[in-house]
Amino acid sequence: MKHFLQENWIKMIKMYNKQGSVLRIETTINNPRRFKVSRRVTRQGKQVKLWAVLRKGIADFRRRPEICVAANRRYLQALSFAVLPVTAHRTLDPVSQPCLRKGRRYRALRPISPEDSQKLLLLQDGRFAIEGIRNRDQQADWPDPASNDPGGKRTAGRITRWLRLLTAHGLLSKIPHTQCYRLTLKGQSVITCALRVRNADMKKLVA
DNA sequence: AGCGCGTTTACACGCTCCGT
DNA sequence: ACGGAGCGTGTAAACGCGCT
Repeated sequence: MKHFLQENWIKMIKMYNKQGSVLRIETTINNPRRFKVSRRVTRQGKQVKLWAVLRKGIADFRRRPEICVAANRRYLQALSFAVLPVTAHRTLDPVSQPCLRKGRRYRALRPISPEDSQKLLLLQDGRFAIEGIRNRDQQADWPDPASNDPGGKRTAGRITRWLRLLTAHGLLSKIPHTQCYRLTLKGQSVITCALRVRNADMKKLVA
């Protein structure tokens, strides 16, 4: 299985041998420019340390395994939630209440409603383990695009509000100095539980 | 380094629901 | 019927990332 984020991808490989099977996760970076490295650069004649674009040569070679290992870890973490031991109501009840963050009120989530669960499931895509969740990466698959929206601004606004709502509930965390969000452990477990409850409901309906 | 434009924020407005 | 709370949406403006 392979998840693409533009030129970069994360790949899951299952290897078989006589003892059993081994799962290997692999991250491939073809376009390093999408990542950052902390290094000294010259700005207006002065040496300053900042998060600069990752270069293609060997200069930033040390940073590459760090990025790949972090991506692999996030991906494995997401996989591990497929067998959550806790009961669903313990996970879903807290986020099904409105919450307050920085003096602002945020509505309750409805993780098992068709509207919210569809949007939550978008976040489970393995490609977001590579470098996080961006507004623009959500737009193509967004289930509720605004009508008469030539620049896509209204849809982007809807997605922003959705991401902010999830951040307020602790399902996402914003990566500082970027327009990227990352799924938290709480977010992983809420999505997994929501999916499990929804599938159980579907089975009941079919039965 | 500068600039374009995507993203975020703040505000106003309308709709729905609920209690009185 | 009325008012308030809660929520979602559109829009303009500010912000700042990222492309050249």
